[in-house]
Amino acid sequence: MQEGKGTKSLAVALGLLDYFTEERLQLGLSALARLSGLPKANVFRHLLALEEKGYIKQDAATKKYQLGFKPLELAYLVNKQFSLRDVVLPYMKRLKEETNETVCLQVEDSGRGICIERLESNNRLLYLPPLGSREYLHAGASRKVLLAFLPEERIAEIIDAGLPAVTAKTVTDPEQLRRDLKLIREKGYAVTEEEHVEGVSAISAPVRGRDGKVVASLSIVGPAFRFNREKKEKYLEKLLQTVREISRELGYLPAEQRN
Amino acid sequence: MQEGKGTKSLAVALGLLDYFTEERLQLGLSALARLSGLPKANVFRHLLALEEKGYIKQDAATKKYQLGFKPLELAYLVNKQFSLRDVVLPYMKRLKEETNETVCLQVEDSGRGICIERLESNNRLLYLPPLGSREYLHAGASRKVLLAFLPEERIAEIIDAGLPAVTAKTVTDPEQLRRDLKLIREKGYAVTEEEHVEGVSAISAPVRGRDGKVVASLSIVGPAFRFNREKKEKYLEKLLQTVREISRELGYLPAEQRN
DNA sequence: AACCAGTGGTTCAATATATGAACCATAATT
DNA sequence: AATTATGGTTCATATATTGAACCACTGGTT
Repeated sequence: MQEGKGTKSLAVALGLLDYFTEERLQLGLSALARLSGLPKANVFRHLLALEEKGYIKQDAATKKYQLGFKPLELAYLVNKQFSLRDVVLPYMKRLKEETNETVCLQVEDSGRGICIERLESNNRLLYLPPLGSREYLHAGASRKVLLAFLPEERIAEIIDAGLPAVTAKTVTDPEQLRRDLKLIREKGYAVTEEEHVEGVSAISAPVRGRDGKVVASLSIVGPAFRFNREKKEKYLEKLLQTVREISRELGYLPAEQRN
Repeated sequence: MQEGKGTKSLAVALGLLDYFTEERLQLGLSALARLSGLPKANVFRHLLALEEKGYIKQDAATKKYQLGFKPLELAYLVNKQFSLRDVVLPYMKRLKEETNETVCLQVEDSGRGICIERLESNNRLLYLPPLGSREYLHAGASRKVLLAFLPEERIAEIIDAGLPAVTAKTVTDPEQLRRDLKLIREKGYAVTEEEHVEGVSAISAPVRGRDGKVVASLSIVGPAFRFNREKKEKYLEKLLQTVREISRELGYLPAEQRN
């Protein structure tokens, strides 16, 4: 038993699940063995166990494997853990109705931003972030807000890990990013353009929990051309009002409201 | 290596995840060891690996473990696999607006019914099925529809496995159930009252794929007292119309519509 | 303040267990 | 008919999992 703490075979087997992606929803035994570099027999036994537990499923027709329903079951519980989500949802609905742009709730997890809830714009052209995908914290308003309020040492870690350009406008310079984060902390919100997805603008603000710690970011996101100055100002006002209300409901009393 | 095909330690470790339930969202190391009957050291190593892979997460404050975000990520892909879901969603929306009751899409998987999509009623009092949970096929309209169109040998299997009473009104008599299923096949829909949840009525009909095989059930579900005769008839008509349209979009041509 | 019972976490020798090369049987391709 | 895929199987080997026992720590009881 070496590096990579914990049961090795377990890590290896779970690693197999990671080869299933949006582009490769189905994978054959041989393909998985090739991708993972593991012997077929080994992969096969892992697949058997994974199948028995409902994590994957063999397509009876093609004999190929695909993800099973178990993750759905677990994901349901994961959502339950976030009472946060329940509190926030009605506010998100209102915000979406007021702006008719996609509204998105993100949390930080192990140095990445994860969208745990989103309400899609009714516009024909809209931004729609995948639920659950893990995105870099240095690109895009929703995640920069999360990053800005992390403890300094974690910020340093993340910056040191490198700042890959996600789009042409992603901030890749550590100094620039640090300035951005400082500004976000001072102003209490982030506005970005095309840092994370080309043609997409976003406005984001932090949601604070009882102890004042930032527990999530709430964002209004949409096609850049719809975010003109006037709208940005309007949206920003509504967003800030909303996160204030949410934070209050979560038990956070901002300084200026304390007696 | 004995019964329970596949990598044993993997099955064991994944089994640990099953101890997390709606009531027990957080579990400590000792608790998990106790519940599973495994030695702590063993559980601990599994937890380490699961944590590394994002399936669980240790709450820094309580030191207890809870589910991580990985399942969310996988669940997203699972949903992708169901282009079904995308096709059906707009129809579900319409149905929900027309009825203002919860509308729910279920599929069969390994002898259980799984809700893969639902739109909640706007009513203050509403039925809300958990996404992803695995329910008996013999109780409730949504699942009886799925059961009714399974191959005979699978129906036999499921009946032989036993028909536990989920509520006082669950059909537990094999003969009665077989009659019910026959009726569902003949009429093309199921109407049930309090078979699955006390005080809840449901109307359900099968969605058919290109080859005519039933791929899902679509249901209107809500408090029994709101489902009077008049409404049932109205809902049923709308539901049948909807599943016809969906099945058509999925490429299914009913006999009477073929040239 | 000493105790106890609980917790999360660690150690290490024994052996049960996962491993992987080589092997089928079958189905497409060539 | 030969070739090269595929999913699946076998079996000896030794590695990686196992579990009893042990820490260090915390919070509650007496």
